[in-house]
Amino acid sequence: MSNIRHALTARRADDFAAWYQEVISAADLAEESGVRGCMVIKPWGYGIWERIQRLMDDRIKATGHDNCYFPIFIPLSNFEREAEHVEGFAKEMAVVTHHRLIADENGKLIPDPAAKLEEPLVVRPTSETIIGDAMARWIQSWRDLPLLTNQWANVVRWEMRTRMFLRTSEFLWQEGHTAHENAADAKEHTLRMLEVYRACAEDDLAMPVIAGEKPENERFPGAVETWSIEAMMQDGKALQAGTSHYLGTNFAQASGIQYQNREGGQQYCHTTSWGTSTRLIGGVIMTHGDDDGLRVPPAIAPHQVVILPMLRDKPEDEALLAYCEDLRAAIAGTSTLGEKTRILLDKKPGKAAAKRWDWVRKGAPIILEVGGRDMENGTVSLLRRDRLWDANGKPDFSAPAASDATGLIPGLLEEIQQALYNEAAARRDANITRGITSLDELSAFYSGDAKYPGWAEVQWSKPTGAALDAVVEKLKALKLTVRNVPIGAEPVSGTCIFTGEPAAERIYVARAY
RNA sequence: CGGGGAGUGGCGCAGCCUGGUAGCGCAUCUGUUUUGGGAACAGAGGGUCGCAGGUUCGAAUCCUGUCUCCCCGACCA
Repeated sequence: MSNIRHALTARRADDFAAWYQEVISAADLAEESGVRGCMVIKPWGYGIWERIQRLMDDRIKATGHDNCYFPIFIPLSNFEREAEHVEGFAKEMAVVTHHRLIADENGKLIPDPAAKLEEPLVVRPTSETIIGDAMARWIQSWRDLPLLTNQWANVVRWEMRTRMFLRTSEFLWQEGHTAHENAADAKEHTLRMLEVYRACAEDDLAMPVIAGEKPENERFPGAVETWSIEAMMQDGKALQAGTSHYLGTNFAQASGIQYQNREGGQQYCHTTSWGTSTRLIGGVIMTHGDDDGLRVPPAIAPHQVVILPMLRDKPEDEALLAYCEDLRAAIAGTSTLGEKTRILLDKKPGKAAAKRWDWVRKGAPIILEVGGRDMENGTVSLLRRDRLWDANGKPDFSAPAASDATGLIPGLLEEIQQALYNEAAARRDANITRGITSLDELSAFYSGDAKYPGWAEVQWSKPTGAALDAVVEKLKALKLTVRNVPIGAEPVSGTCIFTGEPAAERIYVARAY
């Protein structure tokens, strides 16, 4: 057990933050860019993002949305229209003020004072206001509703503290924006998209989540309701992995999104917005990574199977490569999880045993090593990334017949997908504590030595305003936040652990990213 | 943005206190021997020490400023 020679030097149990950093560099996901809070996403990391994009986009289209693209620059006055929205984002805006550079007396380039913009442009932190403008133009009648749009874009939020994938100044995301006739339709849609996120997280990323409503203090600036999916990371912290907002008529009023109803009257639309981002990759790392690097769920793995021929720089390599190419073609013809199986024959020179560890760190779900003896025996040496080690601390190879590989691989990949989900779900369930009935108990629970205290499910009276602020302060002292009010929880009885009043609902509290 | 730490070949680090123009391990390249499991030996290449000023005959080393990263806080997807 302890004599396993792991592929990483950092250990999750010793230093989770250092481990997270090491996975990102060792798995070749991304690197620093030299620009504060911005990262270079490398091919393997971007390939994972493209997989997530594809699967999420399919789900968004399947629920009736069309993709659009809106400008990255938003006129300041346009952005200003919704008061709460401005207040929420003003502190983290990048602003464009000039459109030309000029050399100063020292030859240094500076913004040309003569080229100052009449009105500054803000770099979008989110696009409610500019899309609201378009909606106001596009919508005339109740027959135009619902209007269901989505865009894939980059956004910028000038964060004080950044972390690769989890919180970067620039990040990639999709933001859906919809307009509806009334509150009921819009609220229903808000929940429909939350369910899309739940399904994508659990079925595609193999990342179990809890879907629920955010408390008042955690709402998106300008929203009436904010819902989220929350995932538990291996250090017990919560990660908000997607949000869906019912915006009421706040943005409709700010942007003039009105329609003529069936009775001929003018009426404001009820709008929604919802988003998921490259943060999901951070979630995948902290859900599925282990002390040997990343483990990519097959559904989002750019390569699900990697073949490593054991080349020897000798003439017989040619026959081996031909054997591997046949194997590759045969497996490429199969289907996994409803798509063509994605397989790579890695012909890069080098010893297979050394290359193996690169792919282990990257987290390819299945590695097939093929040497001369396999060729003779008609077998392949198969390594599952989700179960790397045998009881003796050696890589746990199996040796199925090559002729069976096409029949075997798709099922194996689907099994790995499920196994990763099951492992994460079991860990989450084991780390949710129920039955805490007082603030003292909660305090004791989170002040103990337990390294991974996980989440607590408690009940509260759903305080608002100043009473909620008081609760938030108490939680803050324990570094805790209310994550959400889970959908479909059992009814409550008894009293609120914060106020002593009759309980109204269950909430999850946790430390969070 | 406050407190702390750090930036030296691709990666991880030493050198800095007590200035004298760089060193180790891994990786890379070449050769030889190996080879069914993260090869060994020999040789070689690669760094104006984050950047900009300053002190000095001389700066990785001392001083000032600045940028970036990490950890803790406040803020947030």
